[in-house]
Amino acid sequence: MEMDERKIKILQAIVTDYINNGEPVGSRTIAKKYDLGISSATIRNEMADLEEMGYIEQLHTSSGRKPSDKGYRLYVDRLMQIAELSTEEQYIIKHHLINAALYEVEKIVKQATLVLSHLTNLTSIVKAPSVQKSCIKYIQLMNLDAGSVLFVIITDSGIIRNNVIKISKPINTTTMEKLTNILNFRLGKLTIEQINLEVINNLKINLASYEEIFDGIIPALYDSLSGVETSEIYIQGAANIFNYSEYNNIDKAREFLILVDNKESINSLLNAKDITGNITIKIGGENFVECARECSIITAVYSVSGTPLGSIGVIGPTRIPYGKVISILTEIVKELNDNIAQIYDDPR
Amino acid sequence: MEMDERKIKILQAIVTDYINNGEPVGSRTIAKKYDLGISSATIRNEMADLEEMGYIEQLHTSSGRKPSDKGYRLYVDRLMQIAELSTEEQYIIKHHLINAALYEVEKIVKQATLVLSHLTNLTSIVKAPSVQKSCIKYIQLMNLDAGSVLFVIITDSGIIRNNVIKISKPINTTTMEKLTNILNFRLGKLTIEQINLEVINNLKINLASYEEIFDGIIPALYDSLSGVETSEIYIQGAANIFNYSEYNNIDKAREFLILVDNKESINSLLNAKDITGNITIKIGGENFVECARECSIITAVYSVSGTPLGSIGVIGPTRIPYGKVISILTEIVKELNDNIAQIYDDPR
DNA sequence: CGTTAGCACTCAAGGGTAGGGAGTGCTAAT
DNA sequence: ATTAGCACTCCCTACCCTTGAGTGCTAACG
Repeated sequence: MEMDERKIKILQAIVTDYINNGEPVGSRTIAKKYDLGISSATIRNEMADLEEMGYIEQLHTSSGRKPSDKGYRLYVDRLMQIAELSTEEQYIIKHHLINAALYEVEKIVKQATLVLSHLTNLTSIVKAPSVQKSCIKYIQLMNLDAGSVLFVIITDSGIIRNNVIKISKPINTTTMEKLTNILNFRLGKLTIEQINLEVINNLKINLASYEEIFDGIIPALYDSLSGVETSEIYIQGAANIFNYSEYNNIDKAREFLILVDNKESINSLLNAKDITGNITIKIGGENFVECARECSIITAVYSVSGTPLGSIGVIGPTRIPYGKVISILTEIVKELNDNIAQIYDDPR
Repeated sequence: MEMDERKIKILQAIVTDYINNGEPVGSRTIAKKYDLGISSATIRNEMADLEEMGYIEQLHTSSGRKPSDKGYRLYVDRLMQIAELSTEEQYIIKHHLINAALYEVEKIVKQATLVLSHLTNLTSIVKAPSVQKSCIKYIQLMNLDAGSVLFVIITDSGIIRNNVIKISKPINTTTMEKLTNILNFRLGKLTIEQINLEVINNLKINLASYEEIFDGIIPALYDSLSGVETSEIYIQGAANIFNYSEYNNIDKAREFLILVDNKESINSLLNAKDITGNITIKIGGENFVECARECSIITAVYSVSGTPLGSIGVIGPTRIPYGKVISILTEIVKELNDNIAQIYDDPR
């Protein structure tokens, strides 16, 4: 069986209607509301075909049809129109992201999550910039007081992390500067996850003359580096799921909220390694996390000067208003990238 | 009317039973399950009295009784027994908090939130250490590259914050050191929220000879300081609310989840300024946030060397197993305080 | 031959009713 | 003062029935 123009139009009508109303749509509804110039009986025949082809499905014999994952996929790939943003939406995005605390990537990212969830009426999920995969750009050691040293790492993606390292014996300033230099020389350009015990032990060779100091500080430094967080997951607007009637069922709602409570699941759902700037859409069963089989997830990667930093997106039922959400997400990521780039004066 | 011993016992039975089962409890149930040596008819009479006194209430004429806020309050203040922790629970608390990334207060606090929600089967809420109210202990300025300066603030409560400040004109190392010294001298011991435009302008007097540099760096510095985040709110285990049958109602569940989604509400609920170490319990209507009128909130303040850092607690229905939760929370806060103190080598 | 009107059929959802059960308050007996 | 007994209240569930939306099939139509 083939998809002719007319079947496409009917499918489009079904998807559109179902996204808007959340109720299975029947042949008569389509005949009346969408001006296809054919009768409901004809539409019925076509719908039977569409069902046979797997694009739509029925809950029970006498219900209307709703799109299947395959139907949504076709819609998303070929039929959907990207919505234009209203000037108000554009304003909100710009305004709220710029107003986020200056000079803090993570703050801006969190703010973006808030705006995204608010504008889409969905649950937004985001992976904060990952430190693990960033390259070390600059390391600084500083004496804090007799017993502790402040250790600052700045990555090429502009993330700053600091840790306080305990030492048993004070280190004088000159030595500290030397140490800082050596660390920068040896560890610069490496990603944090590349720094393992071997690398650290190699350091020891350079530091032969400072063995004592080395022994005091390096183990703590290693602990400190390997302890640098795996990137954080933020979630906002979980309660938005209640905007969708299919989640008025308590079991469904519980399942969704448990999923969203579980940072590990969300993390693996966000692991779509797609090209920066592109939007990734996972519909229903395309998600490999069991509890997310009835959800769609739309994500994008945000980045600075081409280096991906993390992902941001939304999760909701499969009947997400894709076109709308995509345009909002696109704009937010664009604004996010711009803001982050500004912080680090990234030329673009 | 007076509360005699027998009324107290009946009330205790009602509260205990309702906390365990979540269903209104009738006179016969009490007569059978709790060995009070009186008949259901007598209990019925006493219950009518207890209701008149406002300790218990009825949903409808032929339902059993459940405790009112006032009833819970009496229970919490006078009747409840603090549960002993199982060795397993103690192990989990110790183990998971120690395993949190070393040297990061916020990480440990987050981990505590996770453990708390897991052990209590409730939604845990936490206010991360507040930077605003911390005193500045140490400030450091460092040249990053030609156009930017790294600005590190360390507070007496051990929180570290850093920001990158953009400058139009490079500052040489000697000047930088002088600036650092002056900043430490003038801003040390102030809390971050005390640093306003006036204080900053006073700085200018000390820096008369560096006017040009001052103009380049100070406004950004001020932005940076005033932009230092208001303390963060973390929430974990929102889906736990579904463990309580009274939230099997979709509207109740929605209301709760919207409340928990809203960081501002949670923040104001956490604002119980109680003595460090003590547990604060707010029952139902004792909460001033409208949506939390049917919830109880149990919180504690965690601190380092006597300085309160933030609050941690749980939110749930009024029929929280108070005794259990209090002992878990107490232990977690104790462990949390110890861990934080260790990080900063606080003598205790 | 595709399209359409008509019709019988299916099924979920909603309303009404009856019965069961848990619990109460009251009364009278202990 | 306590308790047994009883009538009463009210919720909950199951059941039935009706309604309505939607389908598939068939036969007629252009």
